[in-house]
This record gives sequence, C-alpha cells and structure tokens, in this order.
Amino acid sequence: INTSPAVIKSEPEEDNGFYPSPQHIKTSKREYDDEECEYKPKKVKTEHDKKAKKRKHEYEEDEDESADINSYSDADAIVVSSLRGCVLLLFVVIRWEEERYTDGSKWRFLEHKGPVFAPPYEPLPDKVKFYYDGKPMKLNPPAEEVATFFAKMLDHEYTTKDIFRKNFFKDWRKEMTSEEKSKITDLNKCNFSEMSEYFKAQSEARKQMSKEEKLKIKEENERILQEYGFCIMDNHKERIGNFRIEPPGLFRGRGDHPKMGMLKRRIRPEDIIINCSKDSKQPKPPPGTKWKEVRHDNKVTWLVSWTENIQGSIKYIMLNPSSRIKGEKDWQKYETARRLKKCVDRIRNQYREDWKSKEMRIRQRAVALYFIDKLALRAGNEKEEGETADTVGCCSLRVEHIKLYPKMDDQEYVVEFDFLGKDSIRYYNKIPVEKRVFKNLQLFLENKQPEDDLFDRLNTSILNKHLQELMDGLTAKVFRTYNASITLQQQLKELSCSDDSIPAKVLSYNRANRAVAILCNHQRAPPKTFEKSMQNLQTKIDEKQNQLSAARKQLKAAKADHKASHDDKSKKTVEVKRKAVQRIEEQLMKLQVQATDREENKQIALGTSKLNYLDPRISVAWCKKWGVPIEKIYNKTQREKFAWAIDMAEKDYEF
DNA sequence: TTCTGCACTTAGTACGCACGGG
DNA sequence: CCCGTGCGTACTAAGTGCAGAA
Repeated sequence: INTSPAVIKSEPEEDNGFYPSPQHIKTSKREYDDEECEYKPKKVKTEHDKKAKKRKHEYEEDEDESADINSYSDADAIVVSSLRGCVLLLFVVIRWEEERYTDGSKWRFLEHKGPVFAPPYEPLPDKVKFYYDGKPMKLNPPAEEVATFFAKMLDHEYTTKDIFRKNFFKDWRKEMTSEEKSKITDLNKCNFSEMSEYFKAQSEARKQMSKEEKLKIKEENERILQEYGFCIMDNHKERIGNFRIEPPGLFRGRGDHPKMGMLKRRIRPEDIIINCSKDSKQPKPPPGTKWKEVRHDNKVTWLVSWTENIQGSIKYIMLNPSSRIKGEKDWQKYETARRLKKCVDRIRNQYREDWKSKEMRIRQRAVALYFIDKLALRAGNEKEEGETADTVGCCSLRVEHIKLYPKMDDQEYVVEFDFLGKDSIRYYNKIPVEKRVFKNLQLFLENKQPEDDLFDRLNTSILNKHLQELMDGLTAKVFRTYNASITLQQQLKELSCSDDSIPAKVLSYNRANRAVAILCNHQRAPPKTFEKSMQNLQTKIDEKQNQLSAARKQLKAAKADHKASHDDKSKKTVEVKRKAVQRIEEQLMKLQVQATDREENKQIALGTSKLNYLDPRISVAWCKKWGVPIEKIYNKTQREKFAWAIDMAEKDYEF
C-alpha cells in the first residue's frame, strides 16, 4: 500500500537554487584531477590487449581448423601453483575467459573429492548424567546429542532468552522418544550442569595435551586439507574455501532473531549435491551412502551444495579468495566502481534534479540514492517478516528510523538516523542535508505511522533498474565500493608524509583505512581485554618516558664531563649516551603510535573494508610510492587474495 | 508485474596458536 | 623459558542482485 501521493501537486519550496554539499564540491574537483592521471592503466591495458588479441587469434585458428576443445587446453596446460608468478598468464587467461565464455559458463573442467562431514555423535559416558526434576535420566542418543548442544552453550547469555529456550525445547522434543516426550515437559526442570562440566573438562584436557599429541592432530588436519582442501579447475589446482560441512548445533542468529535456538540438523551424504565436470573423477560418498545428486553445471562456481533447515536456504562449498575465479570477479568489481567514478558527477546532478520531480516515486528514488551515495548505506532488500531479525537498509528504512531537526545546535536541516543494519549492527548518525532533501523527507513522512516505509514507492529492484540505465553494471552496492575506495585514495594522499618513519606511515594507512571503516559502519565489539591491554601499554609508555629522561640526564652529564676534560674517552661516552637517547626516543614514539592506533580502533573493524571494499591496487601503489613493505599492510592470506593487484599496480596507479 | 529461488559477496565472532617481552 | 595477548583463520550468518516462474 502506497501511503504517499503519486504526484506532488505544489512545489513547497521557494528556492530553485543549487546547493552542492561540501563533500560533493570536493569530490568533483578530485574527479577532475584523477581523469588526467590515467596514462598508466591505459598502458597496461594495451599490453594486455595485444596478448589477448594474439591469444584470440590463435584460438580462432584452432576453432577453424579442428574445433577441438582440447587443443586450447594442451597449448595452455600450465598448472599454476603460484598465482603470483604467473600473472601474465593470468591476464591472458582472463582476457581469454572474457572472450571465450560468452555463454556464461565458469569453467570447463572441475574435479574435487567432495566435502568432509562432521564427525558422528559420540554418546556421553554413563557417569555423566542429565537430570530432570532432580532425578537422573538416560536419554536416547538423538535426544542426548541435542541436549549436549544446549549444555555446551550454558554459559552464554542467549540460553536465558525466552525465544531461544522456546525454539530449542520445541526442536529438542522432536528428537525424543514418546516416553521421553511425556516425561520432559518443562525446560526449567532440566539440569544440564553435569554435561556442561564434562565438556569444560574435555576442552581443558585438550589444552593440556602433550606436544606430540597436538602435533599428531595437526598432521591429521594437514592430511585432510591436502586431500579435500583442493580441487582442479581448468588446469589450476585451487584451494577450496570451506570444504567441511557445517556440523549440527543450535542456530545462533545475530541480533533479535526469531529462530534462535532452533536445531540445525546434521547434514548427511543424501542431502548433498555434487557439482563437477562429466569428464572428472567423481567424488565418492562415504561407504554405504549416496549423494542426493551429482550434476555437471558449469554455469556456477560451487562444488558442493545442500539445503539448510533453518531458513531453507542453500549452502555452498566454493573456492578460496586466492582462486582465479574469485580474483577475477573481485577485479571486475573494482573496474565497475572505477567506471562509476567516470560518471558519478553526471549521476549526482541527475538525482539532484530528480529531487524536484513531479512524481513521488522519482523523488523517493533520488533521495534514497543520495543516502546510498553520501552515507554508503546498503540497498535494503525487503525481508520476510518473522524469518529474520528486524534489520533494514536504505530502501527498507521506516519512518521510525529517522528524525528530522530543522535546526540543531548551529546546523540546519539535520537528519538523525537510528536503525539496525546488516548483522543487527546499529547505524547511528546525525547529518545535515540539503534543504531540498529535508523538505522531501518531510513530504515522505506525511500521514505515515512510525512502522510505515519511508520510501513507500521504492524498492531495491526499482532502484537498481534505474541505476542500470545510468551506467552498465551499476547497482546500489557499487556506490559503497566506489566511495570506500575513493576515500582511501584521497585520505592516503592527505595523510602520507615522506619524512615519516615506516611505522608512522603505516599509522597513516590505518587511519585512512579507518576513515573508510567508519563510512561503511564496520563495527566490532571492543575486545574483552581492551581496557587492560590499554593500561599495560600506557604503563610501558610511562616507563619509557622515565627511561628517556634518565638517559637525557646522563647525556647532559656526559656532555658537561666532556667539556671539562676534552678527552677521547669522554667524547665516546657522549656519543654512546646520545645514541641511547635516540634509541629510547624511537622506542617511545613507536609505543605512542601503537597506543593511538589501538585507541582509535577500539570499536572499528578494519578488516571488512580492507577485504571487500578497498581496491587493493590503491594500497599496493601506496606501498610502492612510499617504500612501505607490502607485508606491513597485507598479511599472507591477504597477499594471496590480492596477488592480482600486487603484480598489476605500479606506484602511480590511480583508482 | 511480483515473487521466489539461487548464487555469490559481505559480515562479525570465536578460538587457537605463534610470538614477543619479561 | 613461560606466559599473556593479539593476530590470523575458520566459521557461518546475513546481505545483494538477478533470472525465471507464477
């Protein structure tokens, strides 16, 4: 039901003026600068184009002569063990893929060993008892297993929550025999504490294991990794992301989830769909079992899938981020964001114009897009009520999520946002908006209840359809990628200083990274030990400071001594003391930098933006430009994921 | 057109282990 | 060498977006 009128009858605004926000003035200026610095990527492109052309040519010849699909594979049968070393090949392959797989297929050959299943349930020893209403009771294994899931979570807050308990109890009862069912009717009369103690003792014992035992387990894990953790996809041996099937347990949703506590059932081979190529060696199901299905669908990238019982959604086993297929997609994502950079001014002018439209749907679309652009909000798909926690994104914002303040302190037209976003993370922000946006928001709010949609004539599908018309491949999430990456680049430019030491440069990088994380609202729970470790660090700093003043005193004394005696020995002492002071100063500075960095990071998670939003070529170029080793910015896993960028980007790369 | 299913990206958290300082 | 702790990694939930069915 649309609460808003479709057409806006009278223009309530007196001004037709154009008020670009400071942010946008800055952006357009920056864009202009950026356009001029494009020569390097172009050069890179030409290089690739040449090879690609050559490759294409060769391929066409193959096709013409024999149409033998194997001829390509033979010519390029190079198993890439290190992606990094073979980037030129990678490019060729990528260019080739683009031209080759116009039909949307993702691979030609795929072979793997299937998933690793969760270990079977081991019943509790008889001495570990469950009590109902004070009396010991032996449960049959299925009911006992589900009981252990609850027992293992006893220390967690959510086992006290009503919904969790209700959902758990309902699902638990399904596993009971009719006898157990009739006896166990009240969760409050259940005593799991002996079971809980048993598991605590078990995990304690695991910690206390000898070195040899631990090594043995490690080796076994490594063996499983080697056997099941890799697959062959089109001549590459690739690492699989998640080759273990999720074990059964109690569902833990995030936030206020209506399904928390439900039983996540055990996945059996009969639930599993295998995807691989026809000509590959198919994975074998465990003895005495069958797969649900084996299919050969090369239009998708997953190797294994099953349907999960909580939401009824499909889960997949896919490749690691270091794989060709993921890296290529990632690269593509940033290229789309870079194309947005080229036309973002036009799009911004467009939505500003649309704020004045006669049609309500267009105004709503334009204001929503403004939020997505300016505040990096997510699109906000509709969700099924009662199936998930009540969270929203831009298009699904409700009246209750914003407050309008015509005046606040010394600012005008302030909008206050307060809502739960993805993962039930709170988004809270107060921002001044342009008058026209403000007036539009007032209009959208007219005659609505708090629980009504703010944008009642808009959804993500309408918005994305519009975006698609503005630029090929443009969707709402591209704005997040674009704004994140451009912010990093601009912040790095602003913060970096050639005189800085490497740690200071890394701090600048982290600060730039942090600006993005704040923009994208990437939060984390403050580490449990945060206060304490902060105190420890402060103590260290204090100690260092004392050390420094002591060292300075000694230096002064040595200088005085030297002035008096003018001998070689005293001169040496002065030098030694000077060096000592210098060393301590450096150490102190390092500590202080560390403290600042950590304090500023208390509730901000940098990882998500680094991994998903920041064009890695910006970081690589920055490292090259300022002589910072890439290892200071990316750990090993990240370097593997971004191998394509590490080899591609030169120091003057511009996003 | 709207709805639903599917595939894939993005997200925070728990946990274990390597590493650095005392 | 031991201990605490902070980082890396595994895990899996929760988003986005598109295509095809209804």
